[in-house]
Amino acid sequence: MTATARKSFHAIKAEMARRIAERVWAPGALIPGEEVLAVEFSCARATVNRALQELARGGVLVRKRKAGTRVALHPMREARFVIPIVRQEIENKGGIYQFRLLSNDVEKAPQTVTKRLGLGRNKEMLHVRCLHLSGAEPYQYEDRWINLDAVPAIRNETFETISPNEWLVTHSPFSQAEIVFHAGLAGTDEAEILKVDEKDPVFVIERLTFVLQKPITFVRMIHPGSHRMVTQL
Amino acid sequence: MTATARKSFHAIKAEMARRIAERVWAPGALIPGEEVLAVEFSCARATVNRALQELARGGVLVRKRKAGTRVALHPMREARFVIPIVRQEIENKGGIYQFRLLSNDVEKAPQTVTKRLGLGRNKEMLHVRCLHLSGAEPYQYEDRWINLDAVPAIRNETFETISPNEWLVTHSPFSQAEIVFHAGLAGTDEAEILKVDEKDPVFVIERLTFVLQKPITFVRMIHPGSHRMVTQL
DNA sequence: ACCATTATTATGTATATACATATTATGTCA
DNA sequence: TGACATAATATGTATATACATAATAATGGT
Repeated sequence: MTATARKSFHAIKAEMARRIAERVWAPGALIPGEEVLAVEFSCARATVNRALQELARGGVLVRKRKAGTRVALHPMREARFVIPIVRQEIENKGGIYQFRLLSNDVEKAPQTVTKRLGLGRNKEMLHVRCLHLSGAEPYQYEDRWINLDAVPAIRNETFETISPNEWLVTHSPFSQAEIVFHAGLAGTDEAEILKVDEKDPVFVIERLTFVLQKPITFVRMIHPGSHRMVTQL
Repeated sequence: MTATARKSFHAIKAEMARRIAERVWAPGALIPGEEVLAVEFSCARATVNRALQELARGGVLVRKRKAGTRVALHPMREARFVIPIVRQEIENKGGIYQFRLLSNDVEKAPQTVTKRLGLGRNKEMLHVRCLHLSGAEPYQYEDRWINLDAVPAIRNETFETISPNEWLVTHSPFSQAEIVFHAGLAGTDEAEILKVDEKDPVFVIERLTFVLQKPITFVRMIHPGSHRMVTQL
């Protein structure tokens, strides 16, 4: 086959990815400049540029202005996980989504929460706990603290038909977020809620969200140990 | 300040992100077409296009050809985790990296491994186990199976100075991969190796890699329960 | 009404050109 | 030699233009 392939930055990107994967361009090596590649692929420099930029975003290339482009030495490839709404996640897996509200009160937030959100201690926040089920099986236990200053309107919501997650998604988008994954053990209450044994492993996702530096919510989402997060790249 | 900001697709992207975050453009709403925005920001359509495309890649916008661009209703925002080489991960956290080879043998791989790699059962594979430490603290236990057909050269490697991970990174890049995160409990041997108690929680990352459909390696990377994977978005 | 064909439209991509910017290499003067 | 200004260079971005493509809307014939 001809090396030129045809054109379209997709094809060019794929060809360059192949060269990297097959070590035609070895790790650490300087690859030809955009102009040269443009001639080789017989396309415009802008087209090569787009392909190169996307590969650089993916972490397989490293670019520096005058220095040129080289193959990443330590391909710190990024894994992308889409974090969908639980309901969608369950429905995509073919389950029937249900959720159960466990509690919904205004309380003083514990310091573990206020500290991470950058709020003063003894802050009154809305504390909502609920359980998401796939059919009759507990799927995720959601333990959420909401900054009422940021979304005062949520105070009047009963969460009888909509989960706090979805309420927030449709009423208060966020601009920044921090997500943490870790493994833990089910505590007494968590075990009971998730219908697993105490001291069973649980998969915990914590998420902090902000709009323009302003803290919105802190949520711990706890899955039974059987839960798996999968991604392809 | 003027709504036009200046130009540069970065500024335009930021301004559009602000409008989405502040609900000037509500979820589900159709936003103006590229031409209109180009006039508004007094720039070329291509510039608006780039900003819009990046926002769409980030999941906050949904674009469809003739239908136009609308704010994502369910912002299935993607979390990006960079999966660095363990050594870098430890050194970035200020630790001193060490690794210890635990075993290195050619064995029949268990079906759990061969099945996931799409190999026939009773396949002889290279089985390497090692421990990565931060200072004196066990950080990650790596249990790896390698397809000798794909990388025969690895048979002669002793892994005395280089870990199998780094060997593979520098000698055999991959084109596809599947990554799984989940929570588990430490088994007897894992507990001993990681210096945690049996039945303590562990954070498990499994990775399967392929080059052009050809299976390369299956690896289980097991961290003590205290491990946290963090990302910002 | 119904279906197939055609026009319309918004986004997607390619191109040539121009200038901006970061970084390295070079040259000059003290 | 060393500090500093200057040139050279590869990537970064903006622009106008053109055409491609997908999806919808409009059209027309049976």
